[in-house]
Order: sequence, then structure tokens, then C-alpha cells
Amino acid sequence: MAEVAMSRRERLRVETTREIKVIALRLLAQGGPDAIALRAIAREMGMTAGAVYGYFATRDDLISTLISDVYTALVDRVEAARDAIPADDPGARIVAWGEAVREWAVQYPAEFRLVYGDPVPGYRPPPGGPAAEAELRACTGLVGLAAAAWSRRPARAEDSTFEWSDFADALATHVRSDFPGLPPAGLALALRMWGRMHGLIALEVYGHLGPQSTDPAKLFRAEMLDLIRELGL
Amino acid sequence: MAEVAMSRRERLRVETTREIKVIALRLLAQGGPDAIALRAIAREMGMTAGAVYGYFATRDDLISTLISDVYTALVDRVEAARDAIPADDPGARIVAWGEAVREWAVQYPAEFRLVYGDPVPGYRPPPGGPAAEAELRACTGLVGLAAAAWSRRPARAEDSTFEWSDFADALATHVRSDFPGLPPAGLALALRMWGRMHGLIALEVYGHLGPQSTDPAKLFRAEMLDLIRELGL
DNA sequence: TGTACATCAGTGAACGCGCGTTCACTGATGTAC
DNA sequence: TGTACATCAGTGAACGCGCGTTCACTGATGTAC
Repeated sequence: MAEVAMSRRERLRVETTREIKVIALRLLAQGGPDAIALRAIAREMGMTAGAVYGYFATRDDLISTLISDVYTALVDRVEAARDAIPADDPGARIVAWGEAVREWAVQYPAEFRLVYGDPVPGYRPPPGGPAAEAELRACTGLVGLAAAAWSRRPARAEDSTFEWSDFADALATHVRSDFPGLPPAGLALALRMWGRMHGLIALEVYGHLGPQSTDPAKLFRAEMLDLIRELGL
Repeated sequence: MAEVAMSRRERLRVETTREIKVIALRLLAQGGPDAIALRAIAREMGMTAGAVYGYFATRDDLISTLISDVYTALVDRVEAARDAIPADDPGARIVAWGEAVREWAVQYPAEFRLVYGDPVPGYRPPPGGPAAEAELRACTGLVGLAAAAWSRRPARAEDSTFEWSDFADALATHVRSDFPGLPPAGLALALRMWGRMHGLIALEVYGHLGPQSTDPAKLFRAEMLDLIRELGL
């Protein structure tokens, strides 16, 4: 962003927009998804409720922006964690990716729920989803991890049971051009890896694991190590 | 329930209580968790809002009852699916359990979200959780599956990294008396199996898998087969 | 440098809404003699 | 079988609440001459 070129009014506008989002996220963290209310935000900012409409046309607009921002932050962080590991160690990259997701989710549980859980009550997402771009990046990242692991993985009899038609056209097309040589079962592996990471994290964030395990991080790490051993890494 | 011994008034009371819950679940399915409103239920039943207080002392009471009912129905179904498979085929039992959870979740997504997702806005669960009993049954069932699989599973170096102190006291005590001989890593396996099943199901129910896969059932089955192969079953 | 005008962020009051919960009451159903 | 009383399910009106959204407006900030 070319901050230099912004007039004072523009800067104030950007700053206020940012503040609205920050407060919305704080309310989310403190009071759950239904705490994201324009009136509450305005109250918190010392503004009138109507004033918020100068920044977001509607409540759903604000929610969509939040989801997109949050999802993007997650993907940024996860990609950075992956890239901190040498590309010639795909197993460690998978573990780093998974643990980055988990750490983010534990640190920002409300944000995790906003992205992966029930949406805000009454919220209707725009067509294509509020964070299509971030979701695509996440998906591509996972397929990349799967592709890097694929060649070293021992072949399995059931690999041939998957076909491209088992996946959405857009995704299949995208994967076939970005990762030539990766078969449909490789894409299936990517989605299964997603599920593996998501399962324990979701259980933990939603409080189902806490009453059972004193060390969810250890459990998660064991699951990740299990995954890469299965992949022969 | 000894229906014979119930007076007419008692029967009406039971029937009305049941109807309230049925309508609450229908509203949940149609309008999401925040649609469970006493006023909406009363309206739907042609009653006055105040009348509902003759059956449930408070809205949270109703929600707790719903969660408990729903969780119990899930566990009933899953246990039945497991018991339909001979006990000498623990791998098939694991697959049956997992697929029963998934099928239930896909059939009753709102109920799945009620149990495993964000609670109803504003709802404060009672201490111990609204469905402690059902959750214990689910947990015990999973540990049973893990225990049956444990003996056939090839030993792993990292099995010794888990200790009883990694788990909640109550759970550890319970497992050690019900499944003597199962080491801490066996309990960890049970929780990891839970996570494996939960991951893809949660992604699917919350709409993250639909845009990617045309056949989530196939993906889930592949994941389950992968799991039992890893267990040597 | 000073004045006249345009922009636009924020006000404050109002709209109609559905919510959970309380409470004095009515009137039908059940029970005891 | 008939009467007098107790139970109790449901009524209807009211309470105070916070919400999203609209709108005519004020007053400060910016711009053009």
C-alpha cells in the first residue's frame, strides 16, 4: 500500500476501518460469534451505530471481510512455517504445516471457529465463499506437500480407485496443471491430510479433547509423525 | 418407561415435552442454532411463550436436554453399527464405527453441529458438560476398538513416549480398569482414531470439503481403510 | 493569505423486530366424599 | 351418581433488552480561487 500518497482523510479512513475490525475480533474472542454486533462495535469505539455504515455497507460485509482477513493470516503463517523447513525434507514440512495450524488455532480459537466452524448467526456468506482466495492457497499448499511426499510413498493397491471425476472440476484442473504427474490418489491424499490435521485440532478447540488429554500437543505430534511414517518419510 | 402406569395428565405432559424437543430440533435443522428460541417453539406449537416454562425451567435447560438426547442417539446408532460386525474382525468394526458417525453427521448436520460445533449463542453448559454420559460412552467405545486392535498392531518405537499422566485422571483410571493390559499409547491411539474420524466429517459438514470433492464418502472410506491397514488389520 | 464553497465523517433519534422471563389469571381436568 | 374442592396447563399482557438499518442533520476538514 502506498501510504505516502494517502491524504490525511484517507489515512483516518483506513485507520478507522482497521479499528473496527480489531474491535470486532476482540468481541469475537471475548463473547463468541454472536458478539460481533455493529452496535457493540460502535459502543466500544465511542461512535454511533449508524456511523459504522460509513465503513461497511452491512453487517454481513463486515463478517465476510473478517473471515477473509483471518483466513489469510492463517495461511500466511502456515506457509511461513513450511518454508522455514528445507524443501528436501517433505516429512518435516508436513509436520511443520500441521503444527503451525494447531498452534494458530490454539492461540486464536475464536478465529479458528469463525473460519472453520459455525458462521455468525444470521450471516449469509457471499457466493463463492467469503475467503475463496485464502482457501485456495491453503488447498494448494496441502497438495504441494502431498505431491512432494508422493514419490517416496510406497504404492498402494487402492491408489487406483480414485479418479479425477472424484474431485471438483476447478480443483482437478488446477492440480493437474500445477502438479503434473500427481495422480488422483495424490489429491485424495492431500484432502485426507487436511482431515487428519483438522480432526484433533477441531476436537481440541471445541473442548472435547481437554477433558481427556492433558497434553493435546503431544497427541497431535504423534498423529503427525504417524502420518509421515505412513508416507515413508 | 412404564407407560401403563401413567395417568392421562402424565401422558400429556410427556407428549408435550417430546413435542417441544422435536420442534426445537426442526428449528435447529432449518435455521441454525440461534433458531432455537423459546418464543419460536411456542409459536410453532400454538402456545404462549410463557407456557414453555411449565416444561423447561430455562432456555439453557432445554438446550442441555437437546444436546444430551442427540448425543445419546448418535452413540446408540454407532454402537449398533459396531455390534453388527463380529467381534473377531476389529478392523471392520473400526470402519463400521467411523462410517456410522459420518452417515449420521451427513444425515443430521444440524445435530452434529449442536454436539461438536459452536454451542447455541448465549448458551452456558452445565458443569461437567450437557452430555457427559454419552461422551463417556463414545470414548469407551473408541478405546474398546483401539484395545481390540492393539494386540495385532506392530509395535512402534514411539509407543513408549506416552504415559498415563498424559491423560485426565478420570479417563486413565477408567481405562486401566476396563482394559487392563492396554498401555498409555493405546489410549492415545483411541483419541487419535477419534480425531481421524472427526476431521473429514467436520470439514464435510461445515462445507469445506463439498467444493473440493464430489464423493466425500469415498474419501472417508479410503481414510478408514488406511487407518486399519496401519494397524495391521 | 484569506475567503467561499464542497466534501464527508459522525450524530442522534427513530423504525420495527424478536428475544427470555415473570406473573396474576382462567378454566378445564382430576380427586374425595 | 353428584357435588365441592384441589390441581395445574396454558393465557395474555407486560418488563426491559439489544439488535440492524435508515435518515435528516451538524460541523469540522479540505479545496479552489
